[in-house]
Amino acid sequence: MKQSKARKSITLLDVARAAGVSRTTVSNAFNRPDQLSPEVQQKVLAVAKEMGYAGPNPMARMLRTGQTGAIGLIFSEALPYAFNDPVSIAFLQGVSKVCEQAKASLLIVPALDSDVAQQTIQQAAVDGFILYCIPDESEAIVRVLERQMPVVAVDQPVLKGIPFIGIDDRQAARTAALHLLSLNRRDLGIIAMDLHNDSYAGPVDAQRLKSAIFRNALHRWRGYADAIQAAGIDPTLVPIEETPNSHGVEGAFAAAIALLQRHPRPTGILAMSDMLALGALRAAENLGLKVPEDVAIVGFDGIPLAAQVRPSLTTIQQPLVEKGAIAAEILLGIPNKKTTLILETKLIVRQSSVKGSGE
Amino acid sequence: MKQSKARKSITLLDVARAAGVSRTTVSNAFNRPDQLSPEVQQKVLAVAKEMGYAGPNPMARMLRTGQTGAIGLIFSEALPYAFNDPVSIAFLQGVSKVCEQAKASLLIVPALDSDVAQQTIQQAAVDGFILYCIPDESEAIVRVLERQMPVVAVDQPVLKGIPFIGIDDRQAARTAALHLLSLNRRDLGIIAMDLHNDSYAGPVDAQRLKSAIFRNALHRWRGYADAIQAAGIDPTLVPIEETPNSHGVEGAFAAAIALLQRHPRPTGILAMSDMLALGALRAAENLGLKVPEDVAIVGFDGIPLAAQVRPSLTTIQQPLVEKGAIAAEILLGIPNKKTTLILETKLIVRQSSVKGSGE
DNA sequence: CTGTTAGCGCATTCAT
DNA sequence: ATGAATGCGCTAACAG
Repeated sequence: MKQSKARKSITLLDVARAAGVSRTTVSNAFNRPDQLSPEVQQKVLAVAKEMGYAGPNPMARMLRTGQTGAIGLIFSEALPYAFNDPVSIAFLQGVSKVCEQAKASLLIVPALDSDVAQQTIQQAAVDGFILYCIPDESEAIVRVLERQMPVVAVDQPVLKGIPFIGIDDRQAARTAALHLLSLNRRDLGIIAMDLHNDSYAGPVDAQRLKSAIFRNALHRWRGYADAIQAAGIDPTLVPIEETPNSHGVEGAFAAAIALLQRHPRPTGILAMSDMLALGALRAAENLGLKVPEDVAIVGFDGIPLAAQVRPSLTTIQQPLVEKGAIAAEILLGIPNKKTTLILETKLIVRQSSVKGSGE
Repeated sequence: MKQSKARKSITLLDVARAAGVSRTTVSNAFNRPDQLSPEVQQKVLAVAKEMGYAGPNPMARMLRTGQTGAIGLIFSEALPYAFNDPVSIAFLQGVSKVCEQAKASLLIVPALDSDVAQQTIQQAAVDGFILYCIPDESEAIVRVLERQMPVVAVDQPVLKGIPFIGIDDRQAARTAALHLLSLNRRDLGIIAMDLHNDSYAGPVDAQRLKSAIFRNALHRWRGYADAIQAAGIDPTLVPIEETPNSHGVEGAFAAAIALLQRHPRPTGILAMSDMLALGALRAAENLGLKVPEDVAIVGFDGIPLAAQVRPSLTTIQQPLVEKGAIAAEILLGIPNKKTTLILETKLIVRQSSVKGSGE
């Protein structure tokens, strides 16, 4: 009957008995090599290997130490879309770089709807969370805060007591709009990314704009509006077409077509992201319009692809990778040189707004 | 002195006492709503919320149940590079889609070198692992196998007893080479991705090729060689330039330049991935060569970008996203319709090999 | 429908 | 340098 127990997983104690030492010694052999003689350690490790013991059970160890060695990452969107977006991907690169250096793992936690969020966030074995672009009223935020562990927010939400990494979206967007206006493009059109969580695609009215739950999109609009107003144009008269991230470049294409078929036809398009601008580029091409002669286009984000398309894309560059790296560093308690967590942005002028410029 | 204990984290038992019920009842309130009366559940949950109790401690729960609700994913490369590669990204999309549906989290485990691998893999709290393109002798494989939990391998390694998802790289590569040969391109050049783990960039000799540790690259070369040989050409005379994934498109650019400056200049380039082919496209442009007239280029993988560049890229399309989805389904025990795990590939002819074709 | 009991496998005192 | 004892917080049997 003893044998029937053999299928149980093998533990520290089993190894200890087999090696003729105590549990402590085996534990030390794995975790604190300096606490025992090399010979003993060798032997214990050998016995362990022979028994097929892979090392201390991670769950038990976590329970005991209260540490998991992982950080949790929560996206606002469905994961496959997040992984489809060059901006999130760049962010992930930054996070993963730091995690790798710190030997920490990265737990991607699905939080699509409130039900899933409840389960997955509650059960995530992590030492802290990164909130990436999460709308303020999201259930996920409540769940994360409940966990009472270190949290950092990227782009959204802005919560007091919680480190925030982001950019000055409004100021940056203002710069983008000023650029077009300075080129004498006064008939503008705006392509917006998600303002709400409803995957709506189409024209945006004042009400929808005012109640926007995504901070980035809202602030970028405000920045555009600042510049437009300063140019003596009524910002509320500038048409906005929204297209959800999940509709990808095709959605942006459709939005741009809608914009470019208006009368008067816009001579400048402000796209709230480079992906959207890419769609606009194609739409212009599709309509036989020349960029930038007939219509100038300015993106936002500064994804690598923006420099490679033809015409190359004028954009607001933000430090995408660095954002992820800093977030991870803060969460992992790695001292980082950055004093401010509002990162710098920069207008990069390229061919989509000024012929022959840039690469 | 009782109070000094207050800073301890609050447990199921605390909630039970405060609510005047037993631990089981509280546990049930969270995990099995059907096991107690709605009123009691409401009350318990209310008390818990009031006390700031976020739900059962995940570590303790995992230890008890033996389940983590997460799967582990291991890449061969440094994480930032993995997140830079459209092929891995597409794979991730597939994995994440299924994880999201199954409410499972995804743990990205760094396994850069053997030391890190040991630690992180040993301590990963997961229910199973996906090995993605891991060279056969990798320490990571040993560590994962030790854990004695469900494993699936994607692309590499091929291990008996372990589900494998991949494609017939050799056959697919043969098709690519046949395509160029059928267009009467007999002076070929090959751009290879990593054959070894040493980030080498430069020409590849027979020895290096023979000892390659990355299965995909090796098999793709063999496929090319099959077709080349069948065309009456000595495959060992076809120049190969290797460039590591970590060098990105720039590396491919350099490799292609090297190839295109040879005499005789290749009239066809076989790139082992679309990213490499993209570099070749730029190199040709840079040298003032016309594609496909002066040099035809064929990629591999079928990443979305391949259809969008100009000239668009002829390539071997493989079901990148589906690969990830199937791997996750198998690991999570989700019955999937696929009977075979060697997925289909398809030659997509576009402008980089046949003028005016494709999009 | 509710409460009692018994570990899950480990790291960590404190002795020796 | 090593061993014995304790409890991390929880869930699953079982008994009421």
